[in-house]
Amino acid sequence: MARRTSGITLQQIQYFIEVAEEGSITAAADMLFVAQPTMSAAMKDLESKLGRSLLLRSARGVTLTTDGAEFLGYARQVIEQVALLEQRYLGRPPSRRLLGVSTQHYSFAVDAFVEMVKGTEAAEYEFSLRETRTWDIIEDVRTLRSELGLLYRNDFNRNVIDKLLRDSGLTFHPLFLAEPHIFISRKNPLASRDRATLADLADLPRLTFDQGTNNSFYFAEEILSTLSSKREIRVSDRATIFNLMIGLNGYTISTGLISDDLDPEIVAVPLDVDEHIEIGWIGHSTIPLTEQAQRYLAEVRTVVAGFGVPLLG
Amino acid sequence: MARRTSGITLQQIQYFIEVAEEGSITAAADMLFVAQPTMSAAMKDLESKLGRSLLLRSARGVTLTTDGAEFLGYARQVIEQVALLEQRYLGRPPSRRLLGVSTQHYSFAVDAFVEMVKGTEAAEYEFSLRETRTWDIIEDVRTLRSELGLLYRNDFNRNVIDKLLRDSGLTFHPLFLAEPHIFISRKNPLASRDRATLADLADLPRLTFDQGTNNSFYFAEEILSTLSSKREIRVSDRATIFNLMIGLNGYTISTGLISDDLDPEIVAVPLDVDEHIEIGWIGHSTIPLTEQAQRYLAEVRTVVAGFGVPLLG
DNA sequence: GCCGGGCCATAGGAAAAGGCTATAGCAAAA
DNA sequence: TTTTGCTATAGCCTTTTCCTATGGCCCGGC
Repeated sequence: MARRTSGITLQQIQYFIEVAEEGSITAAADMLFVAQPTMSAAMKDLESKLGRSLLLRSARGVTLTTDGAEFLGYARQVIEQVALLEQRYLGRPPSRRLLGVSTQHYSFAVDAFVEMVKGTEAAEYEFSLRETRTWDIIEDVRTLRSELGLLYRNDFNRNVIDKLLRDSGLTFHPLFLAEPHIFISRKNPLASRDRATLADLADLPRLTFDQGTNNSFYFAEEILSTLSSKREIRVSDRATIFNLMIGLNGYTISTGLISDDLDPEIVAVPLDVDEHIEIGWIGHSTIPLTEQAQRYLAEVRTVVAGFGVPLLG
Repeated sequence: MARRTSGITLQQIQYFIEVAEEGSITAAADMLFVAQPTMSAAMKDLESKLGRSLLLRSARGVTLTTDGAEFLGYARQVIEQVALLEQRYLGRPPSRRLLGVSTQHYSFAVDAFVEMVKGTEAAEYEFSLRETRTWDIIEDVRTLRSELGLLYRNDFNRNVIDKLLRDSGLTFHPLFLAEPHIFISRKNPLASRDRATLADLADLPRLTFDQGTNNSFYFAEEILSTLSSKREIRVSDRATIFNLMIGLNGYTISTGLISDDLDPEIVAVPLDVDEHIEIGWIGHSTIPLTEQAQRYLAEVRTVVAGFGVPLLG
């Protein structure tokens, strides 16, 4: 029988550590609730598999050989990793987490989330919705903190985002194309205009979402992030950005998708630029979506379709 | 039956990794030379032990669940540690290494080593003698590269050395007390003196053993390392230090133990200071010495007794 | 100097785990 | 619809693992 595995078992390693720490086969056997001959045999088997003597037997117990002391180090490393695994998976019940979503600051993502939760039958559940920085979205999905992420991609950040996703084993799935709009206060003179141009914005404070230490242009949530602006304000909260639109007469560039129940003081005006915003979701390439995630994406499509935006895919 | 161990086996973890990488139970079974139902059962058992579903079965193979993808990370960590252990212990024959010794630069340590090897019956053997820095001696013994180390301790470095040894699980065993001597060229005017004083040395180059990056006074091989000297030369080799005694008329402070077959141009002269040099060996507290190590220490005691130095312990 | 207790090793049998073959069930591709 | 290529189940056998009982050895106490 051709075996690839070494034949050393976790149990033997655990037994050995206990024996080494107790300095006694009998004591270790007692500690681990096995018979002494079992422990004795396990040690013998381990030594024979390694082809080395690990223990010096005497009438007062056992002591480590040089090889044994060295092996103990490696053994502890292995068990440490196993302990990590076990404390993560054993003992605690399977998580009730049905879905985690990380997203850029889009109100449609929230609206869809609300609908998805409303449609959930389960008596007990655990959902999470994290509106956060672009880099953290990718990180959340990569580490499975979230099952999917929502972000935009365009010609400018495409290469950077795609490489990052590829290296993380993630895939971008386009959802829809949005036309760039500016979000401004209803009181702003531009609010009554059909369209706005970049020139119109020159003297207004530009509001952008803070991207923390990964403050590259490529991670900006807003298109045209490389254009300079005389007044620049970074915030981290969607409510805050609305406050600043009103209080400071600021603007931000986004998808224009704005739901009725949002702050009535905020309006979206199409921006005259030759750019599109491609919104999509990211997830692990090899992991199929759970049903719950599929339901969420369906809600996203429904919500977005309600704005008359052309869906992709 | 109360079991402490989780019941997860290394084999299951290895199997799971293979399944995850192949995306197929059948393929993984083939790769590892087991029957497909065996692999199927192993995965089922693993999932039941973890209380979570790791794989999504379909007619085209399996894909990971979210839990499965996360578990894969932990699983890889465990196997990585096991691989380290196996490549260290499996496949290669038990070492023929009978004894490794790390020591400060003492000719008596070499003399005893020679005698010990001469007295060895084995047709094949592997010995090592490393004359090295103080810090490396402790490190060698701690990591079991050497079974024992030889170094000196006195009132000055005692606290530092003892703490370092304690933290490493090592114990210092005194061997003997030596009187400080200076080693100088036979041509040096001091060579004919009965005793020398520190004042006599003021204008001579002081030769000390280089301690590398751990260049603390506490690790110096020579006593009185805190006294300043106008000319200071650090070397790493015992032959070199002798060359410099002759060529540069330098001196170093050591035990005075100097064997006949050493360079006849070097002489030792007692130094008038109120200090002693306590030489001892260090080893792991919990690991008993091998016979070979005991033989070496016996030779050390014999060699040293030949100089009329009072033994300790 | 002999006995008792503590320790590790061995023996033999029982239980459990893990392996195999054969086959069923199922879903996608042809 | 049929075929193909998966995974799951059933039944059986082999191997491993664990148990109890016992033996031998060394050390310390009497």
